[in-house]
Amino acid sequence: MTVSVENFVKAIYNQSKLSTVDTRLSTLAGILSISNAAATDMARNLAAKGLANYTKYKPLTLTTLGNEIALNVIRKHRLWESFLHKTLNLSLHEIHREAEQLEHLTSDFLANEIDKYLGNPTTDPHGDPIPALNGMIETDGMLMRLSDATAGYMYQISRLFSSEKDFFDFCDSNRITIGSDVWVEKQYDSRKMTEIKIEQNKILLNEHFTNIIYVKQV
Amino acid sequence: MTVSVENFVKAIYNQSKLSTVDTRLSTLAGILSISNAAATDMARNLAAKGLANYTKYKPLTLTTLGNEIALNVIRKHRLWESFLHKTLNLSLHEIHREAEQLEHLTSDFLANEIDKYLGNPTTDPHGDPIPALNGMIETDGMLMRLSDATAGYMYQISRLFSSEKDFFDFCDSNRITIGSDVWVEKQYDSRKMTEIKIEQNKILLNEHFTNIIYVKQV
DNA sequence: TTAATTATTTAAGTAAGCTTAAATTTTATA
DNA sequence: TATAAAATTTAAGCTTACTTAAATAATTAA
Repeated sequence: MTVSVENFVKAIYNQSKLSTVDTRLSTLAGILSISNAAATDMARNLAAKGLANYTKYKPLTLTTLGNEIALNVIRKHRLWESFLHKTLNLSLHEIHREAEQLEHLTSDFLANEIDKYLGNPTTDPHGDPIPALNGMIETDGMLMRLSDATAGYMYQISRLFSSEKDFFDFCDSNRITIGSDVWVEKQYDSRKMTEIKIEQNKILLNEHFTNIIYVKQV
Repeated sequence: MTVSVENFVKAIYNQSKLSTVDTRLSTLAGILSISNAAATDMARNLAAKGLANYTKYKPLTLTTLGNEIALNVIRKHRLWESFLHKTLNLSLHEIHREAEQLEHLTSDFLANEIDKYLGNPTTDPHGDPIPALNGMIETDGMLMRLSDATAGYMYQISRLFSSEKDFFDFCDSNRITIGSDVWVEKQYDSRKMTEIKIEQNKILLNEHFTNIIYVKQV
């Protein structure tokens, strides 16, 4: 598998896991910063390799094999993030940026050694689940989006699902870190905003952020 | 720089450092397992990029810039070897195999973080010198090939300069490890063989091995 | 339901990095 | 030093992964 193929398959996987399941070629092309024509090429390419189901003018879906490959790349990505966080103490954004590259040239052997070293973790430092060797992925059923949390309750921040530096910088400067407690003050449902209190600081978050911050009740 | 370009430049560098300086295109093609025609293509490519000096039918040499790029890749390679050895305790062959891939997708930032973590080491677990950021490479003037050692003296094994599994397996099973002492029993100069004693075991080595085992007198 | 808009595909072309086969140059040898 | 052998280059072609521009299909809105 080439870097391009791996990234394409990963993009399909990620899109298919979002609430807005959108695996249209133009969307994928946008994510990967390539032209629509290139995405069409790649769709045919993946179909020929048996990684995706492709019908002209239809959204792409992964085959079982395509899914396995996506999970394997994501596994390597998240193991690298965990490893670099633990050993080099890099930030959430830095580990993502480096793992994004390393994931493509990592042997299964090395991934397993890292996994052993870390004690077979189930989540990475962002709280994202790490797929097991067999493709199993453990998702905590208690997790919900901060946008779905109920006002007047205490939650624990459990997942920061993003790859954007801006978001992580915001989290850093507002003490939004995995494991810390957050009080949900008020849900402005109509405005899609959430007011939270974290370490005495009141913060008003819009949906862009409350959709990628996952919490669980404590 | 692409993986192909990096590997080509690295191959030129490595060849130019051997006693048998041989940077002919056919030799490089052989090392990289590509056709001579592909090597010619690449020679022109490198010349156009300002990385190599190329005259038709002549051996390739690196420009200053080409040298810097080779050293930067080698630096990343050896930092990875050191890092994987320290953290995951991988074998000499395993660290080489993995570093061979990782070196190409490693940012300067990450290399520097690994360097800091390791305490700015000057050699990797094979005893190979790690080039500094500025391209400086510290070579121990005391080092010599085992083939050049004098019979009747004690030496310390200081460098195992190879990337072949067979060689490392041989070293493992004969207690030939960096830092261990070796007694040079006899030099069979005409046969290009060396008899050594290591932990009571007598071993007869041919030039294939005595040229890549470096020692220094104790 | 037709027209306009948007999405997608097709067509043609580029660049990198390869291949094999043929031509040419260099080197070694008789 | 002529010639045979070896090394190198050129030529033609392939694949992957892209591009832009034009054509076509699907969707949306009047």
